[in-house]
Amino acid sequence: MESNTPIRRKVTLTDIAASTGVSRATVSLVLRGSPLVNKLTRAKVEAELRRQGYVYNRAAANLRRRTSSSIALVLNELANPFFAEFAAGVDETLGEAGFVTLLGSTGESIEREQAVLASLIEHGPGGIILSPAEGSDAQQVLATVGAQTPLLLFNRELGGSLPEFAHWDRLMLDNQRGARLATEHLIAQGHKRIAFFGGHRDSSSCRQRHAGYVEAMTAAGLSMLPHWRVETAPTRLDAAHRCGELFTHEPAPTAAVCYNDAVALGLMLGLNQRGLQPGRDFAVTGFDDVAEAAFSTPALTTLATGPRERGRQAAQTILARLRDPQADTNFIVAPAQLVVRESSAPPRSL
Amino acid sequence: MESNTPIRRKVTLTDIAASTGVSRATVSLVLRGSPLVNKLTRAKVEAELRRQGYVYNRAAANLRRRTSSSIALVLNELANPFFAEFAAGVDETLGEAGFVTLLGSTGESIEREQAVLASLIEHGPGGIILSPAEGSDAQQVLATVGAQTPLLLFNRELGGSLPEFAHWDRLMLDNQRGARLATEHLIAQGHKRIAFFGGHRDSSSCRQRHAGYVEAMTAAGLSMLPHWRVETAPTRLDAAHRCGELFTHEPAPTAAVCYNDAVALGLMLGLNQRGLQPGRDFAVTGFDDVAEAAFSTPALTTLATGPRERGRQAAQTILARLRDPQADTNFIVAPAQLVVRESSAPPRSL
DNA sequence: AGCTACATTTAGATCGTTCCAATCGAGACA
DNA sequence: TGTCTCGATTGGAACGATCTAAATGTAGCT
Repeated sequence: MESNTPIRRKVTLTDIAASTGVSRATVSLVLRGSPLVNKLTRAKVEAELRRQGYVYNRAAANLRRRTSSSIALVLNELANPFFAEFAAGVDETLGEAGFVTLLGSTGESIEREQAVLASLIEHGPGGIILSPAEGSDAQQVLATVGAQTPLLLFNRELGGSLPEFAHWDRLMLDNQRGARLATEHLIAQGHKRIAFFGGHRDSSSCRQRHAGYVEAMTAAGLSMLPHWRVETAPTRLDAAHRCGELFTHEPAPTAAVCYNDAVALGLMLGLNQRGLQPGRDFAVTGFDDVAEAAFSTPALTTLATGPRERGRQAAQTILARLRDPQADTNFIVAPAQLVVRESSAPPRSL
Repeated sequence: MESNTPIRRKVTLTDIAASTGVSRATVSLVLRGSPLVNKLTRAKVEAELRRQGYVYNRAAANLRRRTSSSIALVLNELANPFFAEFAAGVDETLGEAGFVTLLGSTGESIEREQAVLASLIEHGPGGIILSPAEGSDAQQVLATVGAQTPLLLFNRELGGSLPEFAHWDRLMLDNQRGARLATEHLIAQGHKRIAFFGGHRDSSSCRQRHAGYVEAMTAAGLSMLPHWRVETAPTRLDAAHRCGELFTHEPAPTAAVCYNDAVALGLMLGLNQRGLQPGRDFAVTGFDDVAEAAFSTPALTTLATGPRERGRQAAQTILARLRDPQADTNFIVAPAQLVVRESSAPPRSL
């Protein structure tokens, strides 16, 4: 039987129409489950669709209907578990809505971000979810994606200013409040000499978290010494190396609010190497609640941001934007939730 | 100026043709950098393209040319750092080749896998990279993706048998050899009573790793006791819980080859809780070399599989397949490299 | 029979691009 | 002048779907 030959050209709607003796239009109606078509015709056509192994060509349909069934997801660092979780959440929700995720990873490079955006936009996504690379600029992004395609900014703000007509939605984490909560928690535990450890000053999220720390310290009337602010790469390794800098001058801190979990885990490593037991001799908090945080020794007090849930939220927001392009722009600030574990015990002296 | 109005309908090749006074065909030639067009016309058209902010509609082009510029990437668990790295590698290489990644995450559910594949295939990807969900079946996958679209199987084999005409490429990890290396390493360290810890018997990768362990043990003339084989969920938590089962009977093992890093880290946690210091009182090896392995205490001896590099390799393989659909099917087994760290010290008694 | 109402079907244009074959203009050559 | 090349350009069909407006057939009613 020729019909069983495994290798054959793609079967189209026209093929089905021809072999059932109805018009292309009718087959199209069947495909879309229209109530207009007669029961018998529908059955006949559907049988033929199955028999020939027809697969719908969504690209052709989208062309004609001038619609899109995809959303671009552009991430500065997919390999980071936080973003991987986020991506999983995005894809989950988009999938449920019948959309497909166009992935792009920029590796924190502005040039690659431009290239990736330019390439993705040619595939005509209905919208874009962008977690920009550090230092990415609003004007540039606008120039390559244009003003037609809705964009949702995640996690970071763009540099430069945006023309007022480009109303982009934003979904940010409440970095400042999160760091404030952590600091307040340490203060409540009885700590008075609290450091802010890790991260780079030119990262917007680091600045926000530091601001939250300052806010809490100031409100509690506590002072902050210069050597209590240590900058590091946001990695475990660099954090471990720089641990010593906290103890170069007197008085040494008894606790540290860390930029994120990676840094916090690195700091705990460094403390161990100096003979200090984190969670007993020195309190530590992180940010992100990565999977590891619950399993480290001691378990890490940190701020949960629910990356998967944020992904779902991002997807829902951009889908809502597609439904109503004229609606007011969203500016969502997702709260970070303090998860208290063992690494943030009261100071030794108490 | 109307031309500066930010919101306007998409500008097409026809618009450019109209306002430069050349035909659509010529504009198309310019877009594709054909040497046929005159220098002056090219310059004129290119200027107009920029002026109107034209963006290429790749979907329309693909429709006409009957080509594709996307590859579907379907992963059983995107949130797992191993697969996130893999995805980053895939996307990197595909991007360089001008392809776009269609992402699909199945969350280890066969039903979702079917749905995701069905949805992605409608977008007409040139090929599919699939890391199947546990228990996924060849016949079913074939039924939904058809025989036209090349498929590359990654990481796991499919259940059931495949009709001979569907020649799918495969990229697998050398699980057996990896586990054998780890076991041999422990034996060389002087261990004689070595357990195989973690994983489920119905996972193909677990079976392969166990086989490698058995191979090394048998070759060394070492015997294996039943209670030295403990099954767990492939998670840290379950591994930590089940640690005790290794010590229910005499003689207890002095070392364990673990299914993967998560399990190994969990086992180390469990050992600590029993007052045994991993790397001194008991040797442990993992599999995967997750970021954390290098930083745990003690640092974990494990097998590096280079997920990012595997991603690049998978992308290259499927791209090669697109170029030559008739070429022999690839069956690549990527080696796993033993990374010796502190967790695999010689036994206490030596 | 003539008319309307209703359910079902359909021809043909269309989306934005590419491909093919044909055309055009200008210079070369006999 | 007429024919031939050759470089540059182009009209129109095509890709696989959808949409619109119109056609078709059947039945009911007067």
